[in-house]
Amino acid sequence: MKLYNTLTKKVEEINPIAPPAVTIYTCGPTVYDYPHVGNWYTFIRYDLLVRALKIDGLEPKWVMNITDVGHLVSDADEGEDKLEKGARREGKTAWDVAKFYGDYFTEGLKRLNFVQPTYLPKATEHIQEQIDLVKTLEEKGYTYKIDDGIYYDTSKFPKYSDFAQLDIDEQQAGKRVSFNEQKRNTSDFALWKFSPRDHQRDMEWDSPWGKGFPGWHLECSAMSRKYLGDTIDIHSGGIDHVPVHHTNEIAQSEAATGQQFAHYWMHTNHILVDDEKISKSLGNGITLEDIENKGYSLEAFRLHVYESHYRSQSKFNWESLEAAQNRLNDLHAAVDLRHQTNVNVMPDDLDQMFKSTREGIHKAILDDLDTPKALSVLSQFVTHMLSLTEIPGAEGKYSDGTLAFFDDVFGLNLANRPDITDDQKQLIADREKARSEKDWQRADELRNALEEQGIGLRDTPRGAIWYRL
RNA sequence: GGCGCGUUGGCCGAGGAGUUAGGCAAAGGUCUGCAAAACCUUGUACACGAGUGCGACUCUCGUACGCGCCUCCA
Repeated sequence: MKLYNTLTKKVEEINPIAPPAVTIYTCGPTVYDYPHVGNWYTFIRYDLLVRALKIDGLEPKWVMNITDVGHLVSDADEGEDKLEKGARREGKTAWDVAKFYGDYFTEGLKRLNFVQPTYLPKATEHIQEQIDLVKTLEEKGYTYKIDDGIYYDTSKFPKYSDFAQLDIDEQQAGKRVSFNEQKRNTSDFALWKFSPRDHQRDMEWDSPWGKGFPGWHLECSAMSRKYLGDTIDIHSGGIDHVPVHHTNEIAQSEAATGQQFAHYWMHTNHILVDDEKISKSLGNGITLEDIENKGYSLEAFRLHVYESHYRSQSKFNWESLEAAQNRLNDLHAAVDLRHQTNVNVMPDDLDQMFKSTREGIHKAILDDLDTPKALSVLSQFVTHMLSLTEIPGAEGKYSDGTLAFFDDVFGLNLANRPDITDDQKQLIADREKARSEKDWQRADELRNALEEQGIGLRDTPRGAIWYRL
């Protein structure tokens, strides 16, 4: 498959180091609060990447970390740890906060029907690996100590600014970020932070340099190495990570191992809500609960994510989610035809249509995850199916694996949608009988009864076709 | 202040120099016992100005507006 590689700025064919295995590391959430739709947007896109690699015949080994310590509120390497801040807000310990939101996140992966990552390592459970990595960097002469921690000397890593094409000096011109005056270079970052002298942190560990906690870039380097080795195939993350977090990861990992850290870098663009970036201060952090409370399904949300390309900045609003929900309902109606038994004639040309649909989607997804194109193909399929008045009896042509393929790609749970109950089928049969006897009152009663159960009917020349309301 | 990106019909959103993206919504129509659903049709979209092309919404330059990054961020 092809993917845009931030490293080379080109769309490239993915060639794993040891096919069919392909290793993927994804920068996961910092678990100090509820994730918002923007967070889920990006994670769904990494899930899609894994799905795409699978349908391309590869066997993904996917690591997504859970950051449960170490992110400071600002990157000035000062200030409060997010976990500690969240804990103070909620009157809990940082450990409680991490546990609560960590569990919430992994539960969310299930609710959104994610492919289960091979590993979901937590930063707090890999402190030793992180300390070891700092030791290695220390031995190789990349570190120095100042009063608040051990720092990475970016001037020792000549390629530092290459990845993000940073112009460090230029960037300094207008920015006003305070930083520790003892730092040798403004781009230097903390590997190990010392605990403050005046109070005890909820989360702190002993280390060769003193009690403290790991810097926030360290965990990704340490854990990707542990689970996936010195060089990984694909590293994914939000576009905002390019200039700082990923740049620092590369600096740490490549300095420590002497090997290239990742061959392919996938970055997802952000979504805007009300034409603005999502942030806490704007109060536009919509959650999964908000979506469900408004009557939309999480599958509709997933479909909505696919409606734009991962590399373009896209918009989220309720109207477009409504559109996705309607689109999903049509898709469900088309898929539910597999259970309809009122007629049993199947046009022969459907085989070809199913095949070309699968091929069209396959091609689009493997072409840099072109989901808008894939959905376009899928919609043509839906229109075709819904325009049929002669539909497959029972499993019909749907048993050819098309629905399973859709699920493999999109994760929308189409193949396992249940049939209606026997009682409901009887109601439909009774109504058909009433209609044939021109007992319209009886027919309408039965139709209303079905509607109350969430079943709608389309009367076609060949009989009634049901759909879920 | 520095760097970069974008501006597509009511909304979302692809695309690419000359051929319908797609979806949602809307209007008209077909079908129907009535509905509903479905299907069909329709809308003269490409911010503005100039330039280069036989031809530009698609390339170039400029203008306006918006956005992102440079600060934690998905």
